[in-house]
Amino acid sequence: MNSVIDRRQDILQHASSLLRTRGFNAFSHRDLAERTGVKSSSIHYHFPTKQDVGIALIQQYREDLAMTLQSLNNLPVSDRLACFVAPFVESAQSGNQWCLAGMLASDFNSLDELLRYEVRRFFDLAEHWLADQTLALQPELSPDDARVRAQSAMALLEGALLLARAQQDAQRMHNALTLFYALLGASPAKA
Amino acid sequence: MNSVIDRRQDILQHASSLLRTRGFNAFSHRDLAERTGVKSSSIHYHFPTKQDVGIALIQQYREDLAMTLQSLNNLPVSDRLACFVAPFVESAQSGNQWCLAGMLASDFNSLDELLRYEVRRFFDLAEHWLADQTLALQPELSPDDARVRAQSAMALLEGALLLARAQQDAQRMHNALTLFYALLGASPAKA
DNA sequence: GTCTATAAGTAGATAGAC
DNA sequence: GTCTATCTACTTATAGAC
Repeated sequence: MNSVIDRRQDILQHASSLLRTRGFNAFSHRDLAERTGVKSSSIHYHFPTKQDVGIALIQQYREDLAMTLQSLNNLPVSDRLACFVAPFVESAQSGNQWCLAGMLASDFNSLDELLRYEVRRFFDLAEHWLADQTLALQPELSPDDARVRAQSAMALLEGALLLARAQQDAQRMHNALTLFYALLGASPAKA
Repeated sequence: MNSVIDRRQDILQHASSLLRTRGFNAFSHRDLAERTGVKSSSIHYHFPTKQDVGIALIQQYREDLAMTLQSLNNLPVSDRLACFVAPFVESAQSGNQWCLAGMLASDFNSLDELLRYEVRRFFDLAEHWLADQTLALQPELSPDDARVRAQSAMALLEGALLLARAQQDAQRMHNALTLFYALLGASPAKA
């Protein structure tokens, strides 16, 4: 039993922070080694390549989201949406981290195919779930319209957090959320 | 007189393409040298540091936008907006480049302060202009409301292009534009 | 699992000849 | 202005001892 219960998880935690702060091509094994307190060769033991780190990060990000979304089934739809957007609000307030999937999407053309696939998978999950919530709130919409609204809503969240960070203005995220809720048909249940 | 009229401009052209495709930390002087056909030391002659390349790119991007916007004064507002979004539509269709300013915003925390300042300046220009157009279309809005709508509209454009590229789905940009126009109060003058 | 040691390649950048 | 040559530092990654 180590002082760190799970070193692999510890590495991923720091890698997530570095990725969301700087981007995939702006942190190194050295950065990870310094923060975790192990040597870079030990990082390679847990994750043979840097792409493996990225893949583990986005897979865990998607699995965490999937579990969270499943746990929301018993809540009203507007409460579910509030839980969905909560991490975006927190990031906007903390001020220097973007969404993990958004950051990988921005680095898309420098990623290996498997990593690209996992990024697409994350957004597929988020957008399909958002489309389902939209249909629940606005049953009069066609499934296609609900999907289109969900995709624009997701784009709005990513863009708002990107610009809130650059402009150091968390209010932008709150303003975007008003539009986000309106687009999906939720009453202004602002957090 | 060289075969290349303006080498500095030639370097910036290739740098813009590399930046918008891969991101600021995913291209090197070597990449630039290969594409321009000069040695990397010559790149350094024109731009002493890589940050200088970034600064020249975003400054030119902003100046080009400022000139374009000024040239639109005699057009109906909906036509001005169509010109504003045209580069986003083109990027979505070409499929592998993001917005230059959006990419630098994603790399924000790995940039020097002067480069960060120029990124903020670009978005200030774009958003102020969009707010002005919104007020022209919807005079009943308060300046604050117009500003909020303009900021969300800009976030939507950036996010939509980001996800259109990752999902290889140019239709997302067109769908986002419908919302973009509605938000600013323009009739559905879709391109 | 973690370490030391090391590798081959790349990064941004500079000196000085032409 | 562009070149060759070079530099230091950093990158990802591996071999092998403990």
